[in-house]
Amino acid sequence: MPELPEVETLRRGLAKGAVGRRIVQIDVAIAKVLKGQPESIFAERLVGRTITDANRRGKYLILPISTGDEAAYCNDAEPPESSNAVRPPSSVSLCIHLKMRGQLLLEAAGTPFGKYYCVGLGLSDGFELRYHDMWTWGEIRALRQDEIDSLPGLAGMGPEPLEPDWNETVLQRALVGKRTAIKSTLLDQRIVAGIGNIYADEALFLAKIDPKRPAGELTGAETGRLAQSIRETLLAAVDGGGTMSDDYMDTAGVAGRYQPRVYDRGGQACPTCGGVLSRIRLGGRGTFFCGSCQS
DNA sequence: ATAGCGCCCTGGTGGC
DNA sequence: TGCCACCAGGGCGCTA
Repeated sequence: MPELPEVETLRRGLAKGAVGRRIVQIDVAIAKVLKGQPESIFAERLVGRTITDANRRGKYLILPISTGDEAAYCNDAEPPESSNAVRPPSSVSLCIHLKMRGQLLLEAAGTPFGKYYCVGLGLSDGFELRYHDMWTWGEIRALRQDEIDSLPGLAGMGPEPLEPDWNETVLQRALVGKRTAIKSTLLDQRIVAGIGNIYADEALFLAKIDPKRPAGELTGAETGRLAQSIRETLLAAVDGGGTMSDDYMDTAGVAGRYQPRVYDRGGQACPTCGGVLSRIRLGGRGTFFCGSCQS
């Protein structure tokens, strides 16, 4: 369930609480979330190195890790001349996708482990970056740049909707000829990055568009409203630190404050017209909308 | 090419 | 009250 606003909130927490810290040790309690990466490689690429930045791409968190060469330079006045020629340092990043139930927390070492604790990174300031995942669907790995570039999800990922160059023209081009329902199309990360079930429903409600409409049949005016609504919705949710939900908290354990207008509100009153909000299944996903406002 | 489905997993829920 | 079948869902891989 963490979508762009939740992941962005986590990114900001990490920028404050993890960037600049050295990883002094790792602990892998549930190896499954390494998604096949050997624990030895995970450790080798992280321990003793520094988290140098906190980036987000769609719903991925990407934390660049120092090469480790700086330690050699500190200890030895004279680094080997040939080192550059032989092998440029391969850049590594900590790559995290929370999928449905992943959580990232920065907790003081010694804080009792949560029930779904999977992986912990001990940091040089005495805190631990802890990955929790009730369903173990998520993933946390230390990947080289070439490995990141070949991740299918990242390689084909569409544009970031909060970047200044994303607009209705870009969206319109991506929707041309699509006969899939617009709701399902918005969930396709190749069309726009970072939108999940909550914000797809929220943006379509704000734009007054029926989620079942074939994506390629939206009028120019509707696509314009949709692009605007996507940005407004995501910005409001980022501003609120993510959606209020039992399943989501930021790196400090604080819940989100954004309250969806229609998501998970089937049977309740439409905040615009007072009619009853509908709940249907669309492309296998629970979909909430107002049949009166969105037609 | 593309759409639809099953899979991964476990807590919560509704029915009996 | 207790048990159990069933449901939710992001992204990937397979099938038609």
